[in-house]
Amino acid sequence: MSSYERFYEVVRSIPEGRVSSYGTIASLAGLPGHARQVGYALAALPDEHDVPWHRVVNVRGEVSTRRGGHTFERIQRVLLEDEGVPFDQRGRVDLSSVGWPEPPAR
DNA sequence: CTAGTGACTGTTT
DNA sequence: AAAACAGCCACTA
Repeated sequence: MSSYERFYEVVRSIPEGRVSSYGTIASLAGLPGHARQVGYALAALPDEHDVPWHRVVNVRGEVSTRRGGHTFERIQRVLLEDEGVPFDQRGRVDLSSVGWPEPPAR
């Protein structure tokens, strides 16, 4: 089983209406310190999948910026808001209330 | 094999 | 609080 598959498994276990961070995903997958690889894995998602990638944000509660454009960022925000995840005025989610599995200490 | 790259993060300015 | 720095590590050319 590839490390990508392990990341995808963890992301699939994020409940609706909750979000997690890249670093958290890596740790839960048994690969602490591989946060960047989680982002890399999500960027390489195949066309057909059942991975709720939009529930993964960075540790600050922000939607991570892609190099290309802002298209996916807007989509991700809409998907989360549709699930009831609130964004503050700065465009960030409150990990202490919707973070999963636990609010990261910060 | 080396070098460049990136959906990251913790520490230090 | 925000930005710069510095580790991080798999993937690609």
